Amino acid sequence: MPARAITTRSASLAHLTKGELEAWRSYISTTRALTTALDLDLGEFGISLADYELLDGLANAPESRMRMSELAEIALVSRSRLSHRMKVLEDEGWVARARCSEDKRGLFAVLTPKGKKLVTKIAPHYSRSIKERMMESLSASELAALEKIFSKVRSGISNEQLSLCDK
Amino acid sequence: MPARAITTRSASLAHLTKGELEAWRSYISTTRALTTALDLDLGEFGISLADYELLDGLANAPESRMRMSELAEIALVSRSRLSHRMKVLEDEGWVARARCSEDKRGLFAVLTPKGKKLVTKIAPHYSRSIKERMMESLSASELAALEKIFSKVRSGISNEQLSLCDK
DNA sequence: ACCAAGTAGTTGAAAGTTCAATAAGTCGTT
DNA sequence: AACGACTTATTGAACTTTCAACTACTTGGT
Repeated sequence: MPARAITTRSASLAHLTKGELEAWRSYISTTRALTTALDLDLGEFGISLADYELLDGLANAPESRMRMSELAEIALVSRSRLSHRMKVLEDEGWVARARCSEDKRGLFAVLTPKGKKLVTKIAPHYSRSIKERMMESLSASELAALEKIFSKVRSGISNEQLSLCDK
Repeated sequence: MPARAITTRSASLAHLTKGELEAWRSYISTTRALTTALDLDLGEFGISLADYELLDGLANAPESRMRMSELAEIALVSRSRLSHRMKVLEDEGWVARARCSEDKRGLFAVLTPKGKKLVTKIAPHYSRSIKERMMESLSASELAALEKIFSKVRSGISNEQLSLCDK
């Protein structure tokens, strides 16, 4: 019996060890369940997770305003996607677009008073969801490990590329 | 200076401690960068990450066949989404649908020889991507922690609900 | 044997996302 | 001041996903 056949098991995932494959599957399936759950939680307030993150991003900016491209970057969405979503959020009355005088190509995305009110209302529920569905399952050291693991992985990826496509 | 104001910082994410918020952000942004990167890697072979996962799921099943609903479940997609994707994958000649004699409502999703060939070709690259972009940044203990953390979180969620909607 | 309730899978339309092309503005060079 | 190269943001079309309704079949109770 050849010794080197021991660590790999599935023909279609050859390079990964059994432990790596298990970790990967655990991570991916949980991540999907988690985002589905958060999306459902926010659904009660009539907004999707993705849209809420845009509003929250704006709410945390000085003056509740931010250049479109900056918002796209911090919310990790493509520019065209942001443009399309902004139209919807604008129709809901949560945001507005304001011309930028320093750079006439540019626009500010601005949270309206109605949008601010919505974020204020939802934010505690959003935090609560994250806390309940993820954080409360973890010990302090696991929490620290979580942060460390993903910041390490992030730097590994960033080196190569991390732009959100659309090009 | 009131002591209880210390651990929270952002008004809109009140219930989370600073550490929790940092871990959350690190996790979310890395996860997006990671899936974007994997999707780009697979793009070179003319398939998306989501579609590849369906083929890979089938490839790992006995006889390379599986009931539609079972495939939907292991691949974590809704039934209607699976139906729509199967049509596309069928048009590419990678899968076929076969009637199920035990249950006449049911169908098997089957990997065709062409589909098998594709998975065989791509699988090592897929594993390599996961390894390079995630696993190689982690120590053995971090790998173990990763698995543990997400299986814990998963059970926390499952208790409440985990069905992939579509209803 | 029949019926009600439930399950498997599909469908079309609506909603969301990506992709490539475009308009408009900036910036550095000549 | 005019050119070319780059950046900001939007657009429409193509594609993907979700949602609700539907067909066809199974199952359990009477």
